[in-house]
Parts: sequence; C-alpha cells; structure tokens
Amino acid sequence: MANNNDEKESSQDEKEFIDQDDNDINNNGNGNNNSNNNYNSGKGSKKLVIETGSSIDHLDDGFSWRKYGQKAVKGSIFPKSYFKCAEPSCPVKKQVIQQDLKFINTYSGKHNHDPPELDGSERKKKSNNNNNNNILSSPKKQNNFNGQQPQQQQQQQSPNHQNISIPPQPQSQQKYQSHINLKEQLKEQLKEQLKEAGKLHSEIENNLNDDHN
DNA sequence: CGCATTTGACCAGCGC
DNA sequence: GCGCTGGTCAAATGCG
Ligand SMILES: [Zn+2]
Repeated sequence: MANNNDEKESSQDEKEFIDQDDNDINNNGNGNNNSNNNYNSGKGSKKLVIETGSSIDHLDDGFSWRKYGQKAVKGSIFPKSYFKCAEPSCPVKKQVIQQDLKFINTYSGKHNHDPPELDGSERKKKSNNNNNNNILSSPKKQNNFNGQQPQQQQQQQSPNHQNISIPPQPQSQQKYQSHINLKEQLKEQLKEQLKEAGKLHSEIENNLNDDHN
C-alpha cells in the first residue's frame, strides 16, 4: 500500500505532525454489510501521528477509547491496535502500534464532545472552553514503567497554556476505577507483547525493514 | 448481568 | 488478473 510513513524519516523528533486532509479513512471494510460509498470529496479527515516513548500510559489521552480491532502489520513485530472514541457520536479514531521501543499513535478525526478530564485527582477549574479542536488535550502523567526513555511531549495545538502542567498522577489509585482498570489490563497486555516481541527482537535485532515482498 | 475486550472473516485498494 | 495488506465489523467470551 501507499505506506510512506515507514521507518526512515522519523528518526529524531519524538512527535510528528502530519497534516493530511483529503483522506477518506472511513472506507467500508465491512464484511457483509452494504457498502456505503462515503465519498468525501474534499477533506474532513486529519491524520496526526505522534511518536511516544515506551510510556504505555500514553494509551489513554484522557479520552475513552474502545478497541475495535487488532491486526499485525508487516514491518512491525507488534500488532496494531485500533481504537475508537467511546463517545457515541465521536468519529475520532486512534491507532496504536508499538515499535521496538516506542509507540506510534495515529489519531484521526476530532472530538465533537467536551474533552474529558481526569477526575478524583487534580480537577482544575471547569473553565475549559469548548475548543474541541485539539485531539489530545489531556495532561500526561509521569510514567514510571521501566525508566527507559523519559520521552515526554504533548501537543499544544490550542492556545490554552493553562492546563498543560503534568500534575502529579499517583498511579496507586486502582480501587474504584473500574474503567481505569481496563487500561491497566491493556497495559499488562502491552507489556506482555513487548516482552514477547523482546525475544523476537533478538532475531530481527536492528533489522527494522527486511521482509517486504 | 453488563460491558469491554477478544478473535476471525471479509472487503477494498494498490501493486506487480 | 491475481495477490497482498490493511482496515473494519460481527459475534463470542471473560471479567467486574
Ligand atoms: Zn471523542
């Protein structure tokens, strides 16, 4: 396929901004449903690729995502996970694929609902205007996974320089949050996968691209 | 019991 | 023209 974002250019910046409008990502990959030709002659789909470190915490950007698929892509020893905003009317989709040591998050679309916020911890004022233009507007918490690559970055697309403060997020809170537990589970899975891939990694080692037909 | 997750199958586009 | 990949949906299962 037209894979132009392979491993080759992104090798210095952790995050990348790919502005690609005019893209119909809502193709009908349906199995037996009627095929709806959503021809979006114009634009409407944005693709934002963000590379993060081994911080699995990036799994949740503050929004709720529902995993709707997982597929292994060539060139990656890790399978790509497809997430969709849990909001009933949120067309925002998120794809997370892990590389040997970093996560590639691909966000598409824009939330049409008020951005969620972390609750029970540091609840800032609700002076959050309704500028739902940015996709990620949640403060990242300090990840304490394995202390591999403290790569932290956030996209400040909105002129809101008030809620970009990495508040102390104690990860010892796992008693009531039932949904949060989900995240933990995912985390564990990811870890497992990472570990599994670790052995695979031994085989491919620095061979990132080799298969290719 | 409910919900989110999981896995498989299918389709569509592009490549050769 | 066929093959391949990537992507999405559906249904089933497990866990809380
Ligand atoms: Zn949303």
